[in-house]
Amino acid sequence: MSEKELRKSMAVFPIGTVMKLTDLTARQIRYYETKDLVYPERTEGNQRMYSLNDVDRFLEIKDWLQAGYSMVEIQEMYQEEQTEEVIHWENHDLSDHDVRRLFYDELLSESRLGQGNPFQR
DNA sequence: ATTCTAACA
DNA sequence: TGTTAGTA
Repeated sequence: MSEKELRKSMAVFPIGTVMKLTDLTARQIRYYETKDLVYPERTEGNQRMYSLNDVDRFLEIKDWLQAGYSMVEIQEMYQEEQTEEVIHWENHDLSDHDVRRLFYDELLSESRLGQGNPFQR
């Protein structure tokens, strides 16, 4: 991972700052966390700390919501992302060639599903 | 002053 | 989702 990406994933702002940056209420910000849309870190005092990537994600969520998607649909979009990451980690010991093949198979099964994808509304 | 969890006239 | 109570 590049240094830029690392910085973007550093948890540095408290919920109050995220509220100002996203125009979301603290309630919504915490609610989306229960939907596994973000995983903020916690300080010793149990206070949530968000990263630049988290802020971006909240803004994205707002866009999907305004576009008419439901919470569950949005939840599923990111759920697939997470699944890919998990596969990536679990196969950390596999060769680059094997990983590429796994992704290729993934893409194939997706195109077979064709129209049924949540991104085409 | 801020944030957190839990709960609901 | 809002809001409020009692904390840390």
